Order: sequence, then structure tokens, then C-alpha cells
Amino acid sequence: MPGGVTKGVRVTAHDVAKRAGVSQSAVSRVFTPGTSVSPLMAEKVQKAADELGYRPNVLARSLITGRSRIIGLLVSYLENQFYPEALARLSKAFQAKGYRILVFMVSREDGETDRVVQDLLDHQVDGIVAASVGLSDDVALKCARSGVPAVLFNRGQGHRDLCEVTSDNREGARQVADLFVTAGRERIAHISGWSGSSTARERAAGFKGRLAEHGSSLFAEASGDFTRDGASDAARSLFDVSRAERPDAVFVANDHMAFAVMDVLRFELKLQVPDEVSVVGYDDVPMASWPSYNLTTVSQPLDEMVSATVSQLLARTQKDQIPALHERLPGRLIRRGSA
Amino acid sequence: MPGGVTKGVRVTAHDVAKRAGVSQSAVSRVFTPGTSVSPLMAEKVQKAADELGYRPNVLARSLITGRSRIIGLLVSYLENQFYPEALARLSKAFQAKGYRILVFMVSREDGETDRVVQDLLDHQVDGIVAASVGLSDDVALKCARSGVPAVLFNRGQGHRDLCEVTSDNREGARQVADLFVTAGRERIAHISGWSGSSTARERAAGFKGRLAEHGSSLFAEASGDFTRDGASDAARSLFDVSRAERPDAVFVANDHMAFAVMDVLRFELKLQVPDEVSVVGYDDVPMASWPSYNLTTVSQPLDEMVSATVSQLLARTQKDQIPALHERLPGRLIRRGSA
DNA sequence: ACCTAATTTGCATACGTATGCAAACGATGT
DNA sequence: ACATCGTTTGCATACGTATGCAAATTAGGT
Repeated sequence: MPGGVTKGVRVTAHDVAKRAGVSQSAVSRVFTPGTSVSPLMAEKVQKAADELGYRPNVLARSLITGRSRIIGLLVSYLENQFYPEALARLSKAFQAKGYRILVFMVSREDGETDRVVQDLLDHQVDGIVAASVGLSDDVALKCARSGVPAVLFNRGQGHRDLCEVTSDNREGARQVADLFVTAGRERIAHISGWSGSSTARERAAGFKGRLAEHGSSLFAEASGDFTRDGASDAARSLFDVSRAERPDAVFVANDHMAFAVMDVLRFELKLQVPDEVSVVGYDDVPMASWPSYNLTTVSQPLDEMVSATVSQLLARTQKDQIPALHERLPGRLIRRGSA
Repeated sequence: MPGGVTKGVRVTAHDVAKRAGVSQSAVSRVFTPGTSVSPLMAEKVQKAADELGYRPNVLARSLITGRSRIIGLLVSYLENQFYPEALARLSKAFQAKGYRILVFMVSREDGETDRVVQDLLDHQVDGIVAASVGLSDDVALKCARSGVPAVLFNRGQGHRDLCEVTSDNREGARQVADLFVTAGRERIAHISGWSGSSTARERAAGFKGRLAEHGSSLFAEASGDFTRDGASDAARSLFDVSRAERPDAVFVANDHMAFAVMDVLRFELKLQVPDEVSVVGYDDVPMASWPSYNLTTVSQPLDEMVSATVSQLLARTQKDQIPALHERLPGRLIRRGSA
């Protein structure tokens, strides 16, 4: 066994220095990329370090350098497959750049978010990504003051200090409107997302706007609140048997809700999709391509959104004074069997 | 605007002390729970701190106290809905206890895991949770030496220094065997998970063992590797049309694969589930209860597993010398429409 | 062989906080 | 009024590392 190793004992740069017969600064330099040391020194220090099992203490290092190489990530709900997917890719991307991520789950818009961001700032994170979560002006200001860049992922807020990376929700929704109109659907409905999110509002606005341009308009509308249960209820109310006429097409504001809607239509109301009613979602999560749903949907350019997020954020950690960009990436209509 | 606040300037306990006309230690004490200060002092310091926008630097604090209140979490793949679910609950549970979590995505069993754990140790995490990921003996030893407790979540390895929290996979699989035999199924197949995981091996062993006790045995078997594509291929090979006889029941090692299997059976092979073939999964992820699948499955006691993980880990961060427990919690057969 | 420039190394200090210790303080009892 | 005890506060130091500066060493050129 390597000499001198004892359980629970912290071995520091001083210990290594003593054993190698050099100074602590020398040890530091050997373990700091970009510094210059003689080959002999490097070898001596490495040897001593290996024997003692030394590893630099990242906390102490961050304390001095002022950068922690940690990114704070806020996520609201993982039921929607889009977010685990986004989380996985963001995480991988940051890891590849040498950053770690501190993850916080926050329930929608209560004061929790502000507390969590404050906590992140206390931890000296180098940047913050808020995935589908809003940031109060107060907290956005605090970030800006601390010099910590933040980017809103899949969410627009129009704040000057915040980067935003979204997909072009209006345009995506317009394509859905085109699809329904071209297919000759006449009673077109919409199940919207939580109205507190820009994503939901933009999709609804784009959809209705385009219908209007076609000289058409919405037959019915209800909010599904971006939850499965909310969407199920919305579907039940829109397709209530007591109604004289029912919709023959429905645009659901995301895939996660669309699955719920299809389940209600097929299994509760015994309606044929797409023969009796077309269903279209938004996001193109992996499950949308599974044959059980085979859902027509609008894809979000996830990889591009992730790349944009990472590069924006890291760029702004390097130099200050880079203005906060608002990127809006194009999606694409994916035609499958449900419409 | 509060006086003296400038952008990008770090305000420290010294600044607050100066403004309040007290010592830095006093400031520290005001912001450290459990210390005693006079009401007057508390008020003065709070006032100055608020005016300057002071917040304690957690890094410096951790450097001294030796505890970071950060838990490292390793996750391998989020496609399987079980893991986002577990992640969300673990995260919430640790947050509730005042801990933050540093998340790492690791691909299955390459050397990456070891590097990541080392990185976590460098960050002075107070504990490590490995969800469905193995830890090499080498790295387990390093954790033990550093005094950092680790727990394997949903994975057994039989290592002395590691906590393990699993569900009783053998018993769950036995219940599935009972179900098939009682229902009079005669050609019983199994699509197993990745053989590198204890979970997969235990489920297979429990299932086969119980069949043997019934005087029966496996009609066919294939590995689905815990992936959707692997399971699809396995289903295609087990139910190949060139075979004289095909299985009339199949136990799939987790829900995530079971969905793939059902899709292949129904949409490629045009088989009726459950009439022509019963399908049973494992985990009871939320999607299993969706009417499109309505999957009979064995539940994992997720909440209990999470509680056990949190309490085990935190207990071992408090006192050393608590032995590493191996907890095995019971699951339950959930009968739905697919079997 | 000598002078200069370039490189390597050690010394000292800083990062921002917590905490043991002793001094100062206030309260209490006789 | 004084002695005693408990509480509050400040001083000094420590945590483990990075880094500016000057001393020491080496290399290079004529």
C-alpha cells in the first residue's frame, strides 16, 4: 500500500510539498494548467502526490480564482419527456466543457424560484440556466449585479439582462394551422398550455393568427395547463357528448398533453384518430414516434437550443459586457399518423 | 436605491462589519445559525448587510467547516421514465434537508464513472448517490477513505463500504411467474435487461427460479439490454414468424422495454395483447397506467427507496462508523390489462 | 570567462469565512 | 459596594489553494 495513507485524513498541497522537499507554490503550479515548471519538479511532485493520494481541493481553488466552474440549472417538471431529454443534453454539453451542474427542481411560479437562485448565487456559480422557469426581475437584477449570466431555456420573458433561447413557437403553430386548413378541417380546436408561460401564449397566438389569415377561426379552446390531468379534462370538456358538434381537429400545446388527449379521445370517447379527429402536438419528444401514438407534431431543435445555451452562457462568463441575446430557432412540422 | 451598491463588486463580511462598526466575527455569528448574539448586534448587522446586499460566501464557509452540503448524484440514462422520476424525488428530498445536488450523466460502465466520482470527491461533496450505476472497488475505497458515504440506488453490488437501496427484484419476478402459471400460460418467455446490472440478473433469476418451483420452465429468452431498440429486436426474434410456436406470455425486465415490446407485438406482428400474448413489465412508471398501454407490472416502492437513500446517506455523513446497510424493499404486483 | 536575459523557485499574502480564547460587559446575589 | 458568574464581543488564526514579486538558478551570446 502507498505509504502514509490513513482513513479520513485530508492530504493537502503542504503535505505533498513537504514530502517532495519543495514549496507549496510549486505543488500548486504542477497542478495548475498553464503554469510553467521544470520537468524535474513536475516529476518529483507527481511522485509525492501519487504516493499520498493528493488531489487539489476545488473549493479552495474556486475561492481564490473566483470561478467555480459550476452551472446552476433550474428545472420545473420532468413528467414531460422533453425536459429529461433537455437536462441530459445540457448536462452532457456542460460536462464536455469542464463544467458541473447543480440541479434544482422548482415547482412552478412560487417564490421558491427566487430563493433557489439566491442559493445558487451564494454558491458562486458561474452561470444559471432556467429551463422553462421564469425569473423575477428582482432576481435577474441580482444576477446581473453579481456578474452571473443567466439564460432562459425554452422560455421568453423579454428581460434585458437575460439571454433567451427558444424555438420559434409562433411559426411552428402557424404550420399546424396551415396543415389543418389545407386538410379541410372545419371545427378546429386548441388545448393551450399554462398561460403563465410565453411558450404557451406564443403557440396559441401563432395558431389563432394564422387561422385568421386563412379566414378561419377557432371552434373551441381550453387550457390544459401543460399537465396530463389538465389536458384530459380539457379534452373531455371540448368533446363533451352534449355538444351539438365536436371538433374535428385539435392542436395541443405540447406532446405531453397530446398523449393524454389521444388517450381520452380513443379510450373514453371511442373516437378514431385521425379519421374522426386530428391531433397535433408540439416538441417531438421521442415518444411521439412510438407507434402507439404516432403523433404529428412540431419539432423543437433541441440540439441547437442546447448548443446555443451553452455557448451563450460560457461566452458571457468569459467576458462581461457581452449583450444578452435572444435566440429564436426554427422548428419543423413532423407529419405522422395522428393528423 | 440602497447605498453603495455597485455592479460586479463582491461584498464580504468585512465590508458589513466596517459599515456596522463591529468585527467580522460578529457578522459571521449573525449569519451562522446556532450561535448567540445580542438582539442589538443582530439588528445592526442585518441592517448593514441588507443595505450592502451581503450574502455569505458558501465556498469559504465550506472550506472551513469541511462540509459542503452538496450531494453528488450519478445517473445513467433518463430515457427510462423511472429515472427522471427518481431524480425528481431524490432532488426534492435532499433540497428539503438543505442539501443541493450536483448531477452527472454517465454512460454505462466505461471508465467515465470513476473519473466523475473522483471529480465529486475533489468537490468535497458530503455524499454520493449512484442511481443504477456501478462503482468500481477502487473508487469505492477512495470514497471510504475520504469519509464520503455512498449509496447505490436500485443496484446491488455487495460491496462492504457501500449502502445499497434496492427493491426486492427476486420476489417481484416470482409474483410474475405465479401470475403466468396461475393464468395457465404455457409458453412463457423473458426479455431480460442488461446482464451487467444486478437488477436484471435478479429479476431473471427470480422469475426462472419460481417457474422451476412450479415445475415449469422458460420457453424462450432474449436480452433487451434495458434499451428500447434492444427490446424491440428481442421481441422480433422471440416472436419470429418462422417459429413453429410462439410465446403466449412474456415478462419484460422493465416497463421501458415492455412498451417497446407491446408496440412491436401490436403494430408489427399484429398480435392481440393480452388475448394472444400477455405482457408484464417492471417498475410501474406513470406511463404504465396510461390506457394506451395499461401495463401489468411490478411496482418499485420509489418513495420508500428515496427516503431510505436520503436517511442512510445523511446519517452516515453525521457520524462515521455507521455500517453500510443493504436495504431491500418489497414491491407489489400491479394487475392491469396487459396480462 | 563575463554579462545579460530568460526561466524556475520560494516567500509572503490573499481569498472569505468560522471559531477558540481571553477580554469586556452586564446581571445577580449578598 | 463588591465578588461572582454567565454572556457578548473582538482578536487572532486557520481552512487549502493561487499568484505577484524578488531571489536564485540556468541558458545564451560574444
